Amino acid sequence: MAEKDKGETRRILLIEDDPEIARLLQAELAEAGYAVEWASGGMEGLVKLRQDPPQLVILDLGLPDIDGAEIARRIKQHGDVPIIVLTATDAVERKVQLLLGGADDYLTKPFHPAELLARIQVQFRKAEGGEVRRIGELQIDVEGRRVRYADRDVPLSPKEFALLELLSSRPGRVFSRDEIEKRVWGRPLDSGSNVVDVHVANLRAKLRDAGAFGHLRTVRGVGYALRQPKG
Amino acid sequence: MAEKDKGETRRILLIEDDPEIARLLQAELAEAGYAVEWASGGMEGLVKLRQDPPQLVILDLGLPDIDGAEIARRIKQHGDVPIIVLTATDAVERKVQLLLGGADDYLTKPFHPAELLARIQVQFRKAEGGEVRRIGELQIDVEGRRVRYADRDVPLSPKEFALLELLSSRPGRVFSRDEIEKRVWGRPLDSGSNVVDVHVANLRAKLRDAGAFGHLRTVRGVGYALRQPKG
DNA sequence: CCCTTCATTAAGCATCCCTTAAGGAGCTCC
DNA sequence: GGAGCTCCTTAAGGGATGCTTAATGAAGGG
Repeated sequence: MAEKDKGETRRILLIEDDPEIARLLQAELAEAGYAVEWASGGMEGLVKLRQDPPQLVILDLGLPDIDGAEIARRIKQHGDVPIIVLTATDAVERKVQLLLGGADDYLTKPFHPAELLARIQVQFRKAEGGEVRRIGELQIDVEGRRVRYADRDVPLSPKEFALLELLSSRPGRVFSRDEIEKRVWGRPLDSGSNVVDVHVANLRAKLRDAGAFGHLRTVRGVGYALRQPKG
Repeated sequence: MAEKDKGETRRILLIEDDPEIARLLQAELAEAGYAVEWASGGMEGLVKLRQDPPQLVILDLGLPDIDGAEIARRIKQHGDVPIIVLTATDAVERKVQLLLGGADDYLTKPFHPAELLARIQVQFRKAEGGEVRRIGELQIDVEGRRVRYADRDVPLSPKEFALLELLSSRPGRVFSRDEIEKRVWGRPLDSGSNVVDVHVANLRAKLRDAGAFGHLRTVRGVGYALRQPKG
């Protein structure tokens, strides 16, 4: 279940075709306290990404099966997991193409492990975001697990809060049912279940009781989004 | 330009003591469409940061008055403006120290201007979130699944949106019926069906209601395309 | 051991919109 | 200028989708 992330081990997906390098990197990362999943190819990486979404992806280029840029694109399409690209080449066009295409950082080999670790921390620092999110009059205290609207307390159940926390992580963005199920329930729910609908309805009702109307937008055929203050 | 906040020029604060390098960088950034404010020293930079907060700071180390790391720290303390650090040295400890201390990215000289520009875009992408495509007055928020024309909302059905998203992914390019069917419906439709036509017609009608005329071009015997603003 | 809270299921209902089909309009080549 | 396409328009049926409500059961605290 979606517990607070603070004390939890962070999971990193390492996509790297060279077993030797993979072993070394995995050792480094494990020593730094990360849980590392290794995929030896792009397709395998995408599968593992889907099965058990990590908090960060390290992607070594020069993969045998698919083009690296294509993988980066598909990873980003799937969710908003940060991607750090490693590469042996130094070609600027390649760098630029990847950075613009979705990669969040880029390291050229050889690099010092400490730098990689530092850049990983930078990515995680961003992902943590602020303690209190503000969307209009709505305040979401992520660590305190409290929600307020116009300085009134909005008491939420665990699932309701997890749902709102997810949606508020990127206001305006539409989260698909699939994504919601995986990130709030931790697994895809039985097809045909309307649990998500019901919880959205309950959340809406509680927000309404607090005076907040129309914050949750339904996107037919896709999922839900939290309305942005500006449009 | 009569655009809204999202399309506005982004302001970058460049802290760089070498006037020659500053001039070059400023030219590069200006050409890329950024408004650049130049500070020749750390203290001056902090003052300008306070007066007129930029969306990003580029910080060249080896400054005369204060230590760079100290400046980075104080910039971050002031707000959460992204910082990209430039430096001549290659010392790993320095890099690590700065990245952990608040810097969001780090480039070692000499670097290619295109890479700097790409990394700037990465920072902005994080700050702003999703991609918004603009074709003339038409705005397509892909992640938010919203379409606006001249700041008016254009409510679309799922298929209509998928269609417009596809066409807008490459404005001006003609998409064949076959391609449209595969990418919007996921499979080739029965030959003889006019489903695509109908949805194009409905899409046109909704755009027309919002005041947008002639955006969807029919290419007889082939398919459809989204008209480009200038070409 | 009871009582509260919460997650889940299921059924009824309202709405949306995808598809189908048919007739008309427009283009192209003779 | 007409034949034969291709494309546009329209409207209606029926299926899909989401909302609401209420009942059931599980979990946890007093």
